Amino acid sequence: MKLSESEENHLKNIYNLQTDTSRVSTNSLAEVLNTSPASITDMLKKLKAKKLLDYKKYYGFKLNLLGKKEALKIIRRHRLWEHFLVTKLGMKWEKVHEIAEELEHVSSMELIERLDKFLGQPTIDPHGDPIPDENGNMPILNQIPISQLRINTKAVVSSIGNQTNEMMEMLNYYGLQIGDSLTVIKSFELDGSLLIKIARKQECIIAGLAAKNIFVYAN
Amino acid sequence: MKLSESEENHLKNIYNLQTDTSRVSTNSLAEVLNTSPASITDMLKKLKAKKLLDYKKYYGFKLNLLGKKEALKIIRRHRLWEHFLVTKLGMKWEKVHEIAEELEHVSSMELIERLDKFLGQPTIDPHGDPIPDENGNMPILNQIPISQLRINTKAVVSSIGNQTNEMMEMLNYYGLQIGDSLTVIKSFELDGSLLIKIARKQECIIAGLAAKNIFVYAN
DNA sequence: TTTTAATTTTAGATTTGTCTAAATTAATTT
DNA sequence: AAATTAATTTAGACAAATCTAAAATTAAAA
Repeated sequence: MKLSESEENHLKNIYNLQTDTSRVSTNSLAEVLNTSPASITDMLKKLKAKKLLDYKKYYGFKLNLLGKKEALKIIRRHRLWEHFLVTKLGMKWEKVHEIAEELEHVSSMELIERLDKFLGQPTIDPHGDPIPDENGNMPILNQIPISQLRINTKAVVSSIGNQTNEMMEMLNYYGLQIGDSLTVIKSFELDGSLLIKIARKQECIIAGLAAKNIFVYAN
Repeated sequence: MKLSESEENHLKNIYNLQTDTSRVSTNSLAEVLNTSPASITDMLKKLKAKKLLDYKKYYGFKLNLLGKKEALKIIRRHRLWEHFLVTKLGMKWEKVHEIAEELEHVSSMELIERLDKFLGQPTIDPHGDPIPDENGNMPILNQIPISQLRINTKAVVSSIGNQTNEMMEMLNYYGLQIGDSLTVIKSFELDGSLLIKIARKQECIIAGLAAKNIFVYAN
């Protein structure tokens, strides 16, 4: 299916907003795409006509199977390029997103599959997100406690091991949630506590015991 | 200067058509870009407004200094990507042009300069064309067609002048590629055709017209 | 040097993706 | 359950990049 750059951007962002259960609202998509709700409605009609979308006027929308497949192709391309930019060109992982936003629209199949091989068929991108395979399947990611995470490697919180009240209260206090990105800045040998930075938040110290119970996706 | 993809394509093709002396005609540009002459005129107005073009109604046009600089940026990106696709991803050099046509429009300066370093700052692309440096200077390559090559002098194929399908097919048939070494064994005065020997391959006869379009490095 | 032919430009239309403002529908509150 | 508010859609407009057909200009030929 041949899609315009704009269509691809809409698909990708619908994918990121929707969950298994929930539909996406016009306003929320307009917000992330930085356009007007009216423009979103226009595009929804087009994507529905292309049979990529389950859309009912006034009741939100979500990708159907075909739409999801197309979205995953774009996400695959984006994450493979991010991986390339970091591991081959040595760019900082905070800076690669913007460039990958452009590269992801170059759609040659052969290019992407060769790039994949060249990178060693990675399953996780520099931001800790999984890279779908060429059939659109998201890899099942191994999880490790942040106590085993390499210093300065960004990772996404996947689960909490010991979900006691105390633990949850502490996480809440730090504002740490499943899905957050974090980086371990320093490990204190003395007691195993970690200095971490949660994306877009302040740095904080996590006690050694807690650190063994906060899991992140690992490759 | 921020240029649209279409503006970039126009600039690049004007650059390829113009020579030091000659101006470019509306029809010839329309032909290579596969659009109508009317569309070319529209675009010329836009490029002139952006001060990239020396354009006089009915009397053709050519890039000015700024236009040439912008064109060379695009050509640099194109040729670096071609180099990447061949040397890093292992693609055939006949197939990389189309993909590079898309990649060349990704304009991040940092991306291109890092790619350049990653590739070892190459000066020629897989088709044997020179790669402009980051200031837009073309490396000077001494090339001559094999029709001018001294008999029994070994030389390395640097580029192909007339990259038509027919020409490429013929080269493919002979197994002749950029980078191959060859020697001219005999020149037939009659029609300018040449008996050549490609290193580690059989001898073959190249027609006179083809011989004018196969370039080698001369010292 | 007229006339004819070729080239180029203009005029007006179309498509894509966007916008604002107004109208419609759904959700919430009293 | 009616009224208010919020979300969404429609209507109509616009810019970019293209097109076709017609007009204007230059170049070539008789």
